[in-house]
Amino acid sequence: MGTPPVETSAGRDTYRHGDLSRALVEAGLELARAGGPTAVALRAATRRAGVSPSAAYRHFADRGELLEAVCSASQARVALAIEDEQALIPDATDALALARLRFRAVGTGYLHFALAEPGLFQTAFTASTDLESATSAARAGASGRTPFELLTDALDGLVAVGGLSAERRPGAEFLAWSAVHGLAMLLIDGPLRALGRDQAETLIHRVVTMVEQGL
Amino acid sequence: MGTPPVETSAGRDTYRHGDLSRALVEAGLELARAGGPTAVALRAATRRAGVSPSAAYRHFADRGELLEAVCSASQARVALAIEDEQALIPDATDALALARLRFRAVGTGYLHFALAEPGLFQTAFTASTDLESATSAARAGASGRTPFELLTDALDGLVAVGGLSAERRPGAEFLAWSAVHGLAMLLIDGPLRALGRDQAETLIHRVVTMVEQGL
DNA sequence: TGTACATCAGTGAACGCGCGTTCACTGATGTAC
DNA sequence: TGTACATCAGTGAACGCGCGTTCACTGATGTAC
Repeated sequence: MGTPPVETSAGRDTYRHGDLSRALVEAGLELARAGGPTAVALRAATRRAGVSPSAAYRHFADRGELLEAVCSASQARVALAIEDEQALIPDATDALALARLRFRAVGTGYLHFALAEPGLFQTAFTASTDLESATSAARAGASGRTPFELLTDALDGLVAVGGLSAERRPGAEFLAWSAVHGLAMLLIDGPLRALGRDQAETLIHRVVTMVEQGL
Repeated sequence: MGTPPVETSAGRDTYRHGDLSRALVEAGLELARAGGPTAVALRAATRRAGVSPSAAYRHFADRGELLEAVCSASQARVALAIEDEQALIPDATDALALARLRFRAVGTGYLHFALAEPGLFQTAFTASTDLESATSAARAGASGRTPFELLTDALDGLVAVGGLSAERRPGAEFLAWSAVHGLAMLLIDGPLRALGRDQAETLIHRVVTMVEQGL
């Protein structure tokens, strides 16, 4: 009816929502967490935000635009996971070892995120926006870098200290990314999804090592 | 009404379909080809087979069972693609070179199939049956080997001729598979989907080489 | 400071869609006699 | 060889579901005077 809607889980206390756009993206993230990108539905998101379905159209042109926003937000979470992994590296290490550890942390952080949040991970990198999209800030972590930029940074760091020859540098990001991304998909969604935590961890270590040596 | 249905594109000429089970799997393959695993719907498949929706339940317990069959059939196509790639190898080569080429052909065939048939590829390896499912025959190519078995065969072949040390052999299939599978996903569905054919081919070659050296 | 008013974020009902699944049924087929 | 009959593959109508999207609307808010 015409009465102001009661406040919902989101803490709605005014007739106007206040920050519905953000609330819808957060609802979308929860849907993605539970069911991957296909689970991000406009109606479900508005339901979670305690708002009528059509309200979403004040903030997103269509379902695709909401999904894109959720996808960017998911990528930002991946970036944070990588940054967290890199933050664990002790700084009392020589430059070459440090560069190697920073590079490894990109892969390890990526894979740990995939295992911890499979739904968000798939949302981040399936049917996602292109690599050089203008709105890259939405996909960045605390350092302002997207997951892909963190990877290129780490490779540049390797080259800088002689851990990777300059002639092997071009395109190296795609080789590294492929190996790590493939393991993630096989572990999450594919034939390796039944693997135990320990075996997964062993594979993660081995794949990252293979990349380090294969580059 | 009660009149026998007219024959459809499938060449139906009797009241009973004859081989509806096979026809539904083939319809499912076409749906998967066009739209990936989520496009495999019971109603759409029966529509394509020129049959009423409920007819499917004479042959499959539910939608999941049909999807599983389509998934197995897709894996069989991948196996065929790998076998085709291996068949191109000239046999006038020494044993070590031959083993290496056979190994590379697994990756190359896998990736070429992914590029040629992205929908089927995704259906084959997304939410698929487990690795050691009893009905592996349905997922095999002409040689009776599944894609995964073709990979393990190639690795065993490498070990047999000294192309890979026995101690590095265990688990090697997952390292190789990860790299190749990841590139496939990035090229098909992910941020590399805009890449041109030539650049994709270059990446394919480089990833396979990285695996060869990184193992 | 108080009031009239334009803005525009959110409502709620409705649309048509395709989906999976169920049910009682029908009639072509192949078998038993 | 001819006929009665059981089988069971396929019918078609119906169910309830959630989806995306549209539309005319309402009423809280903030601004202009």
